[in-house]
Amino acid sequence: METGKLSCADLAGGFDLYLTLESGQTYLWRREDGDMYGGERPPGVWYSTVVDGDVIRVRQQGDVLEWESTTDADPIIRRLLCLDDDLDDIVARAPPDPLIREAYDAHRGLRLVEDPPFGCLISFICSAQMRVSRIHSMTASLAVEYGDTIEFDGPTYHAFPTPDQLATATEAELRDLGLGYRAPYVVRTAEMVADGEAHPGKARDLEYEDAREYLTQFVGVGEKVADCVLLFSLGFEEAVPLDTWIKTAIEEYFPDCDRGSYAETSKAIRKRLGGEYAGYAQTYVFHHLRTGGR
DNA sequence: GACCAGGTAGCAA
DNA sequence: TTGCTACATGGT
Repeated sequence: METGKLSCADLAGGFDLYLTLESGQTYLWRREDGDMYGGERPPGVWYSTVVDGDVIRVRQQGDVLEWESTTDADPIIRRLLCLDDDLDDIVARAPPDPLIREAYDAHRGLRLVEDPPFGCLISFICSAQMRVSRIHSMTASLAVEYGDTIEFDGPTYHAFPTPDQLATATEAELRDLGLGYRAPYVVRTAEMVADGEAHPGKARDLEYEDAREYLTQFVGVGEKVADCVLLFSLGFEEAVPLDTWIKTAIEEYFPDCDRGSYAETSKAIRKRLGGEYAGYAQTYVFHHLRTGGR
C-alpha cells in the first residue's frame, strides 16, 4: 500500500473534499459509509474510486488530505480533483454579480473535477431527468455488475466498466438495474466507443463548440450532457450546462440571457458568468441553488 | 396520486 | 431549424 498526505493550506484557494465530491459533478466516487448525498457533512469519511485499475482512497481532516492507494496516487488525485487550479485567482476574476459572489462565498473550497471521459459520459447519459442520489446509485450498480473487482487492504472495490465490458450488457439487463429509458442509450454508446467509432476523449482536441457537437453523436447525449462531459472531464472550464437549475437561475437572475435556443442562451450565459471560467461559476451557482443556499 | 429530477430521441410542421 | 411528446423510476 502507498500512502500520502497533502496540505490543503498550500493549495491556492483551499480545498473541500466533501463539497467537491458531493456537489453533483461526479458519480465515480463512493463514500465508504455508503451514504453519499445524505445531506449532512460527515467528519473525515473516506471516499474511494478506481482509475486505470488502481484503487484510490482519500479523506480530509482539517487542512490535511490523506490518501491510500495501490499506486503513487498523488499526481492522479491532483488531476482528478483539480488541486492545481488557482481557486483564488478564479474567484477574483469572477464577475461582480451578487448571486455568483454569494455562491463562491458560501462554498469556498469546492473545485471542479476531472473524471475519466468514458465514465463521465455514461454517468451523464444516466443523469437525464434523475436526482443526483439516483444517478450515483445507477453508476454504482453498473460498476458492481460489469466492472473489474479489485481487493485492496481487505474490502473489494469496483471499477467503472470499460467500454468493452459495458457493451456486453443488454438493454433488458440495464432496465432491470433501474436505468429506465436510458438503458438503450447506454448500451449503444458503449458499443460506439468499444467499436472505435468515436471516443469522448477525442473532443479534447477540438474547439469548444465543435467539441460539444462531437459529443452529441453519442446516443443519449444532447447539448446539456455534452456540456457536462466537457466541463467535468475534458477540461473545458468555460462550458455551462443548461440544466433545470441553471435555467431557473437564468429566469430569475439573468433573464436577458434567455435567447430561446440552447446555443445562443449558452453563449450569453457563458459571457455573463465570466467567460473562460464560466463553468466554475456555474458549478457554484448550481450547488448553491440546489442545496437552498446552505 | 400528482409532481419532479443536472434531458434526449423521434417526428411533424 | 423549431416545437411538441413519450419516455422509466423512485422520492416527496
